[in-house]
Amino acid sequence: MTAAGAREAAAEDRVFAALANATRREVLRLLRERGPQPVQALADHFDMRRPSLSEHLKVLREAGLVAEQRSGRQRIYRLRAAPLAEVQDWLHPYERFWRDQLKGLGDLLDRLPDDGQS
Amino acid sequence: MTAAGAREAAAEDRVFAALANATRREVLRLLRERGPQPVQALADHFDMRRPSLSEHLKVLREAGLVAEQRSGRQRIYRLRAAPLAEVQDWLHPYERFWRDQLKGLGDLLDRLPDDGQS
DNA sequence: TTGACTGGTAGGGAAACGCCTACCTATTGT
DNA sequence: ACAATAGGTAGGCGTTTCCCTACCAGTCAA
Repeated sequence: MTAAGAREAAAEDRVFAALANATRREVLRLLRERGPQPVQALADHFDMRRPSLSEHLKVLREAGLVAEQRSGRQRIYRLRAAPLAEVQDWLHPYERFWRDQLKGLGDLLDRLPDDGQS
Repeated sequence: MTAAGAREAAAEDRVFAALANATRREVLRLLRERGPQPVQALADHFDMRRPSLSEHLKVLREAGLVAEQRSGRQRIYRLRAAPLAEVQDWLHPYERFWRDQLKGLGDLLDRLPDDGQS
C-alpha cells in the first residue's frame, strides 16, 4: 500500500461513511434541489437540534461533499459532487453484474467468472 | 410516507450502511474478481477472525448484496449486484453537478438557484 | 460413531455514532 | 455599547458498530 493509496482509501472511507446516514443524504438532496443554503434553512427540514445538524455538516465537509462560504454571519453550504463521481467510478466494475443478472444470466456468470459472451 | 416508501428507504439505508465498511467493500470486490467463494477462502484475505467476517457477511446478506448457497458443509457466497444498481440510480441526479463542476461551471450554478435569505 | 472441518451464534468490551443541552465566538442592527 | 442572530464547540449519554473468545450445529471421512 503506497502513501497515496492509503490517502485515497481514507478519502473513500470518509465518503462512504458520510453517505451511510439518512440525514446527511437528505442534506445533499436539499442542496442539489434548492441550491446553496445557510445552516438554518437546512435545519428547518429536520426534526433535530441545530448543533446535531452542524455535526452532520462537519462530516460532509470532511468528506469533501459540501463546501462552506461565509457571508456575514451566515455560512452558505453548497454541494460538492466530485466525491460522488468517485463513488460512481467505484460502482462501475459491478455494472456488468447487475445488467447480466437483470437479464437472467446470473447463473451463467456464477459458473463462468470469465466473460460469458455467447 | 407510504408503507412501500418506508420499506424502500429502509432498504436503501441497509445498502449504504453495508457499504460504509472497508472490509465489506473488499468482500464485494473479491466476489466480483474471483467469483463465488466459501467463507474460509474469503477470510484468508483479512486480518480478522472468522466470526467477525461472518457478521460482515450477515450485513451484506441483509442488504441483499450477497447470497449464500449451501454445498455440503460449505456455504458459497456470491455477489448480488442489484442493490448497487439502486445506488447508481441514487447518484444519477448528482451527475450534472460533478460534470458541470469539472467543466468549471460550478460558480454559475452556485449563484443561480440562490434563494438564501440574507 | 468418532473426530475433523465449515461456519453461524452468544456474549462481552472498546470505540464510534448520533442525539441532546449549555456555552462560546462572530456579526449585525439599534 | 448592547441585544439579537448565526452557527460552531464541549461534554454527556444511550445505542450501535466491530472486534474478540467461547460455543454450537451440520457435514464428511475413517
